[in-house]
Amino acid sequence: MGRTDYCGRISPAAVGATVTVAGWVHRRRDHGGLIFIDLRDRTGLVQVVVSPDAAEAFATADAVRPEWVVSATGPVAERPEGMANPDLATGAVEVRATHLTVWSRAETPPVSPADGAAVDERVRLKHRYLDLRRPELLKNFVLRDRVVFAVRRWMHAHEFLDVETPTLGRSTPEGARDFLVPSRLQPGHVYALPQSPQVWKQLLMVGGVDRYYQIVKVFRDEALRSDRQPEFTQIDVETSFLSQSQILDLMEDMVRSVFQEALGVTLPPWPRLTHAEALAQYGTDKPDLRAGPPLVDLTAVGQQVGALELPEAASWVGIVVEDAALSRKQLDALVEQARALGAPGLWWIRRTPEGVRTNAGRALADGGAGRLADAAVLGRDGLLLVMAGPMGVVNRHAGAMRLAVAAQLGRAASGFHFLWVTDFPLFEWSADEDRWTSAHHPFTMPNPSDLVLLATDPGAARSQAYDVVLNGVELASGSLRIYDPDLQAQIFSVLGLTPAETASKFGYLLDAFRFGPPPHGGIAFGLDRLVMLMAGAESLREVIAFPKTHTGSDPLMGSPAPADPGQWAELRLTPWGPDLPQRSS
RNA sequence: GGAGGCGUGGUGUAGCUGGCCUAACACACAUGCCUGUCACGCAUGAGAUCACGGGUUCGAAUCCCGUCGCCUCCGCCA
Repeated sequence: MGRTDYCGRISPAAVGATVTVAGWVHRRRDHGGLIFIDLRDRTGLVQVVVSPDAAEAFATADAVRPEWVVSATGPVAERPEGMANPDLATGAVEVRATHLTVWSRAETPPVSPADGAAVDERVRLKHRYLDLRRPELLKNFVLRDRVVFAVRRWMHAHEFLDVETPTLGRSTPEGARDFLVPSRLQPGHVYALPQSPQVWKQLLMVGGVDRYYQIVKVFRDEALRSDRQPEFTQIDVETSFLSQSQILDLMEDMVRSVFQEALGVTLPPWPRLTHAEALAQYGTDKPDLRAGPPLVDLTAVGQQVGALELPEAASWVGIVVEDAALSRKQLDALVEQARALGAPGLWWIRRTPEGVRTNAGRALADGGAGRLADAAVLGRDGLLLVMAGPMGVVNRHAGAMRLAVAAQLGRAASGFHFLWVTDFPLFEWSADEDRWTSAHHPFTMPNPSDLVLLATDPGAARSQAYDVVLNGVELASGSLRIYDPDLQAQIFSVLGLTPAETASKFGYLLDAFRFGPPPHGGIAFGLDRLVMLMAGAESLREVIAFPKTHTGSDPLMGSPAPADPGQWAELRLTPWGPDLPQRSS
């Protein structure tokens, strides 16, 4: 074999040298008396020219087809006058092959790495190895490697220890549905794959590790989306003896260093918003800061000018869009979208040289539209969207409309806009289960000043939990943890876990906390999402080498697959159910 | 658990208000010609039981029902 150089790295400096390049035939252009082969490897393309002077190589080049694996040996030459290709990194040079060797042939590929055309997802996944040859896809994995390397470099420099935790663990209540693994040695018992190494990393803190991180696969058996896979990778972090603001500063520094190293992008400091502020200003706990200014609270003026249709509206919210060139048709579409969200409606108010124009009509008192525009400090040619209704719900709807307007305007496209969201509520009420559930997870430390609320008003208690949000996507989530067994028991009790259940399911953790647990806290980043956003990709599938489909299957290996009767027997299990799924292919 | 979209040669699509479809177009593929192309060009050709099953009809890619698969969204995802 004996490759000497990567295709994409042949440069004018190599002119005159004899090289051997190897890879896949990207394209072949046969001129009868002269054959050009674009040869592709991980680094890119280089043009190989084969002339009839090299008779044997020429005969080989004549037979070669796309995606065959070949190597070419010959001198690097500058291309003739006027023949350079400025669109190709190696476009100034070419390899004049004296020898050409075929190492593998290829059938006509169902996914053409040279075309890069949109191909059906199941075809791409079934032949993922062909899809991966596409330079557009491969570059995502180059980036992913750079990100992981930058993370590890930073972690090592800051004395974080990479400690592995088990993949076979124990199912816990709360949170996502677990993937279960039946035990053969202990029939009827199961392991659970981790939703996160949460408890393990807390036990590592009790074990004195002090600073832990792990780039680790985690598993959640929930419905999938373009940004959710059943197994995904976290950058999992835990520290001892640090305050919340120290942890936030550290993690922000880590991400900043990763962006600098992997992407050459310098991030500004991240804004910090409390959960309550995020809801008030953006109507969501994961604001997209690219989508224009915050919402404006118009409740005071709104209640004065009144809405004949909504006399009892407790909350009025405005979305200010400066310089909005939206047509009447687009405005109508926005009103429709608002209705689709379940909002009673949407009023637009526009300042024009001729005065204020609005679709609110007689719903507002005379001059009401103008007063709302004044209150929102609406500039010339500005557009104000107003929504009114019950407290809370209005903000959520307005937050969604804020994004809809940005999408309509084609804004919110570029840049990396991070922020911290802090002070999440400790609990959320689950109507389904008729009980309090943890907003983050049951080990989250309450805000010390809200401890009294645990017994009286759990819904009002804030936690010391925080999220990292990037461009409207939840990228990381973390908290300070409880390390007092009594407090932990109190939280379990609010969650409706009986002492017996607690002892059975979390006894090991409460035990550990009896032996000197340090104050600790941490965070977990979604690595796949991070790389997806850094790569500008639309789906997690673009940054995972062998992803699952929307229904959790892998068309390449054909998983999940039925188990043999013998395998079921060993596990002492029987597939059960009215009708097990039929398979078509 | 729910809603929507899609499934036609290797790939991407058209056809889908039933008969003109013996299924069209582009790319890819095969054969031939061509010594400076780079999405090379030119000519000729092969390749599809229209996802699967059932139904309606004289007649189904087209209409109806079901199944499977893929995508997107809501619920869900501590």
